[in-house]
Amino acid sequence: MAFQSLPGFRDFFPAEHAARRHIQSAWRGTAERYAFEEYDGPPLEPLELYIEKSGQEIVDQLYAFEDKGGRQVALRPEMTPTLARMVGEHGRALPKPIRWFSMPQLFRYERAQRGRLREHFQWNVDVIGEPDITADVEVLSVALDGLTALGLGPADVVARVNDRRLLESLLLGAGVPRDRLGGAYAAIDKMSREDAERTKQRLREDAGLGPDVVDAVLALFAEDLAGLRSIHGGDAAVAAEVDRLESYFTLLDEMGWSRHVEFDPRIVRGLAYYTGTVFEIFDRKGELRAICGGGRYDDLLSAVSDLQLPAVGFGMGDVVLGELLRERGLLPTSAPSPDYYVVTITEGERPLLRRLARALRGEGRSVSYTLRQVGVGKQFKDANARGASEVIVLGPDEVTAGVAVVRTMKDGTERRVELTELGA
RNA sequence: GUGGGCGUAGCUCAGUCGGUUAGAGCGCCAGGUUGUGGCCCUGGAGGUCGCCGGUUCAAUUCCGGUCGCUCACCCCA
Repeated sequence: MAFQSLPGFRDFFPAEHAARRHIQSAWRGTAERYAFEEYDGPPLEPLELYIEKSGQEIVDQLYAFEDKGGRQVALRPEMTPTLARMVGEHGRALPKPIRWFSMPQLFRYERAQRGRLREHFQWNVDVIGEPDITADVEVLSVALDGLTALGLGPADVVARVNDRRLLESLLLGAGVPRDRLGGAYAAIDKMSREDAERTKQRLREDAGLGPDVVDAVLALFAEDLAGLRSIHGGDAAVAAEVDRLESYFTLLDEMGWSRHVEFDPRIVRGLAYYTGTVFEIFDRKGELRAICGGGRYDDLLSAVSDLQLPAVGFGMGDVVLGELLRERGLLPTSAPSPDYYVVTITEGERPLLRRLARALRGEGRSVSYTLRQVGVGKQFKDANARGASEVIVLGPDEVTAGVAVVRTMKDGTERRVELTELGA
């Protein structure tokens, strides 16, 4: 009886692990170029941390159980509550704004399907302690540069952005009662995936809006930012929010992202704690689920700690992103190959092989060889199979002369190199 | 949770209108090749044909169930 991995969980064989590492290296490198610091927290947290902080959707899909001490615990389904807790603990002592990132493995209990597993790695980047829109810009810029580092440009991906404060002012202006906003958000969030009739139905039945209010709400989504200003600009609350979003776009443009970002009032995000700007990044063809989602959550820290700090951040998962990159041929398909492969003609050169290999490794080069002395042809076959760039041949003749033959595998050229030059 | 598709070698898949010993390509191992890889040639290992039951002289094949994978729906980090 052979074992299998659990449904929705992945094995990372060397080729797949190389792909994962490629993605994570790009994430880490990008975050560090933006001078963000890496942190991590426990994969297991008190269940309570997620109840009513993350939204019902996430709570329903928690990997939760009771531990041997009788505690209700959950595998983390997202990183933000952990981040909020950690910042709440030591945030007072940290210079503001806090610029942190993490690449946690997250879990959720749900039927696995394309682009959606029970486990994934998610790049989280957050700016905490800065209410200004410049922080929102910084965060979205990191996300887009992460994708850029992986070879995805404006022809491949697009960030659709919105602001819940704008949406709120528009909905209130359209006659939606304040206590029905949540239901309206849920219906709007689904708009781009459903037909107009279904949306209407949701606004009426789920959000409990009257027919004229529903029509007023639907009319909002026919407009771009300028249209919203000219029609609803008389509403001071709307005008202020349009101003803010416009400056958001201006700053993004200054950073060079004008071709990557679009206004989309239907972007709401499912999570309960977003309070301001929200965005999602999609593949341009619209074939896949969202690659990345984020936004501003100014009240979450006060909900899980006694600190009150505004915050903005995003999460980008490796699953959908990996699918897109694989489609575009932007992922490595094999593990890294050795720089050198050492071949010995006879057993007599093995002591030299061991010394030479260690010396080269001491200089940071990767070195492989057959562990036992076998035929020279076999050693070369193995060097080839493992993709070695260069083979160092040690034979009695060369060793006597204090040299080695170095063969470049891709074109078969050989040259003689002094052993001392190789570090042996 | 609902519905569809698929389970044959490590991988991708043929095949069997029910019949003796189940195949290919790739991969792996060995040899051709004891001072030179890729290409080529030869040989080899590797299968309870997902599992359980039924029908039958005979089931990998037909039927029922079950488990698993997968896609879609629901929902959405």
